[in-house]
Amino acid sequence: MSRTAGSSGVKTLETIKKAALRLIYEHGYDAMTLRGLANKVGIQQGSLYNYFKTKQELLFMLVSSHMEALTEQQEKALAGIDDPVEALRTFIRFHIDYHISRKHEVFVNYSELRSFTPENYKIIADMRSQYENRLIDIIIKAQKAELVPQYDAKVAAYGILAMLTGICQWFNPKGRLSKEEVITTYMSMALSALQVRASH
Amino acid sequence: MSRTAGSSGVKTLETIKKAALRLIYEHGYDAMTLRGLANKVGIQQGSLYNYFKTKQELLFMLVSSHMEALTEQQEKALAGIDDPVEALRTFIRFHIDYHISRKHEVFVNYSELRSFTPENYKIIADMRSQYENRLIDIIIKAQKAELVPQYDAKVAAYGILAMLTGICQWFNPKGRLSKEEVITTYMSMALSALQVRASH
Amino acid sequence: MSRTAGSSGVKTLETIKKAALRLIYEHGYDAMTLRGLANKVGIQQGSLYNYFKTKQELLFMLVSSHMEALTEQQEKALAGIDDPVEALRTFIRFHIDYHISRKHEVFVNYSELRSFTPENYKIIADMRSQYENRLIDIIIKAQKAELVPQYDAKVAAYGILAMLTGICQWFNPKGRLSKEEVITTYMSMALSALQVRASH
Amino acid sequence: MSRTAGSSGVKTLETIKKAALRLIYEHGYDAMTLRGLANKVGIQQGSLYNYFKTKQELLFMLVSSHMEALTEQQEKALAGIDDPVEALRTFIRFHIDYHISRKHEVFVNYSELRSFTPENYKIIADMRSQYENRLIDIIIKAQKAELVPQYDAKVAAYGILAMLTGICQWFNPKGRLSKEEVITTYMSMALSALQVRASH
DNA sequence: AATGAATGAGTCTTCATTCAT
DNA sequence: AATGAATGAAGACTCATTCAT
Repeated sequence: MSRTAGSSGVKTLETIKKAALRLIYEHGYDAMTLRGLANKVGIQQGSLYNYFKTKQELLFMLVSSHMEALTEQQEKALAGIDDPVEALRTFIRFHIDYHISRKHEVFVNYSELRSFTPENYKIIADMRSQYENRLIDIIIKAQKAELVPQYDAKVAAYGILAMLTGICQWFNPKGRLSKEEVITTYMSMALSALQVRASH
Repeated sequence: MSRTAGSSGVKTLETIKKAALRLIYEHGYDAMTLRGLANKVGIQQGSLYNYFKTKQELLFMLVSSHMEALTEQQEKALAGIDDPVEALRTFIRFHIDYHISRKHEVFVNYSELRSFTPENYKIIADMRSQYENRLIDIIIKAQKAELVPQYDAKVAAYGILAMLTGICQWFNPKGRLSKEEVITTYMSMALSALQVRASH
Repeated sequence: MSRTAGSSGVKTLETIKKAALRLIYEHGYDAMTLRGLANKVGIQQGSLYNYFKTKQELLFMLVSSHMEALTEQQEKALAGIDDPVEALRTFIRFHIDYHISRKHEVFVNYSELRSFTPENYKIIADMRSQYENRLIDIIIKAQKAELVPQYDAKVAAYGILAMLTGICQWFNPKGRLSKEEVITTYMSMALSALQVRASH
Repeated sequence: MSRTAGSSGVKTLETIKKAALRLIYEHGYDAMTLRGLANKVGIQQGSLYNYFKTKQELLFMLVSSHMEALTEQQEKALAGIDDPVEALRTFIRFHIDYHISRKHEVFVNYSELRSFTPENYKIIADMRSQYENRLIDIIIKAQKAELVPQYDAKVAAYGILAMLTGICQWFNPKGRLSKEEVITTYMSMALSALQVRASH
């Protein structure tokens, strides 16, 4: 990739982030080299350090900004929905949709936790818990309303999340199934798995 | 760890494999160093090369032998079972049980595909497909027997597999829930997700 | 050797080349270590890789740049000389002179062909052929003018070249014989060997 | 190459020597590995040490036994020849013949002097001097008999030796010229170079 | 005479990071 | 904001050599 002369810092930062996401997605954090990144961005290795202080900070930047966006969008999607089953439907649709559209971010997010500094790990893990807790809370609410049985809400939530997130690993937008078809199928599977009462 | 004097090659190989699995589990393939491995095993770095030719070959050895064992055990578990729902139950129980008991192998298996040589990748991917196809076949059989609805069998199988395999990421044998409790919960979730007819 | 602060890349490269020539001359390409080279140059081992990508490339750089200089100087020396015997005299004098003054380059050039990559080998071999062909052509011209007998020109040329180049192996500028004395002796031997007609 | 079961030590030693010569010829002493040698011989690396104590000793063994054979054959060839010109002719023919028939030995002999221990180097250098001195002596004798001019005998001898030995580098027994043709051509060149009086 | 597992030092090479310009 | 030359530590891998069996 050629260097965009006179590119502003902000633009370069965006290029770096996107390139880094792709490279980590392809090779993993450890196997991604800053030389390779600089190369892809079209600048010299040293110049990267105008944008982050260490490779670790770059990773943290990528993952935390993804987690922030994720949580924020989640808030927005669920805002004002009171009915637990409606909330469940919304969560499921949102989760699949969002994860399918950011393959790289999601992958990096899930597979590189190991690479974090303990401090950074804690921050990211907390952000993730916050996101997951939203689902757990919805399930508990549904249980209180006797719309689903009394299984362990946390364990059930983990099951649903694993199932939905797993889509990223095989879904191909140009493949046999459209995003909507996948959402329909998984919506049904997830609600069934949770044993949502038929009335809904 | 101290050196086991007079250890035979076979024994050393086993030690190496176990140590490697743990190290890859903890740090990832790239971040695992052969120095660290040799250290853990209690031999010199160079001695490792009596057991594999490259780090890549070590990885392949670990993953392929796990996949072989997995498929073999799967065969054994499902042998002679004709009823599709019975087969489903057996598969689910087997999958959870096996995966929960080999945390390290499973993790390495699922997270280091990226690190393979193209040729090795293909071999491993084929082995995995073979394993997954067993579940897909069972679902199709169940559909033919009208024991479950006519959704996309492959997509459904992927959903179930992701859900079940995800257990490895949080399950702790000394934690709040026993393995049997987890199996019970997930058995219920999985069968519900697949909408197995009530008669069973 | 201490590090030359602020040394520019070009200067460092020259230092590297000179040091490498000497080390290869002394120990051979294989036995020369990049650690040793870095040490002699006064930089870190890794810094060498700002100047070449592999040890092999370093060798190629040294040998090919020597061959280029050699051929260029040869052209210059022989330019405008028509008389074959005059050309012979010029070639002989030039060859001895040039080879005696670059002991290291010559040695590396002749003794490390084995160490080349097949591709690099071909390039270098071609350059050498080009140089040798100049002598063969002169001899053929002399034969056409009946100034020397009709022996095999190529074989004769090889004989002369071996004889002249061999000087490098024992000549010592501070020794018993001066460069001019050696040139005189070998000029006579070479012309006699070729049986150049007395009239000249 | 397969292992000859029950092979006697002597036979194995010969196999080792031959294989080593070839490997050093192809890759050089430094680049020849004992692993590669063991492989070619068809035994394990450790077994080599039943035949020599160090790699250096192996090299010395090869070169010194070649030098011994060379000198011995030289003695035999020149025995009883009084006439200096006849001796010259005999030496030249012998040298070319012997060197052409032992390409590998000669190459190793000439190109690996650098790799010797100082002590071993001295021994080998002395052996070589002894061989060369025979030629120098013949030339001096010829000068005393006024059969050749009064140039520097040593320098002349070095020139002749370089010329003759150089044949090894390009001669191909299956090539355009037969060994006898080469001998004829070089005989003429060498005698001319030395300016042997026409009367012979 | 041969094996195979081990050693320990060493090889080339790559990496994240720094800093004067 | 960018360069390019440098660092120093670490990486995978290889080597000659040893030795119990």
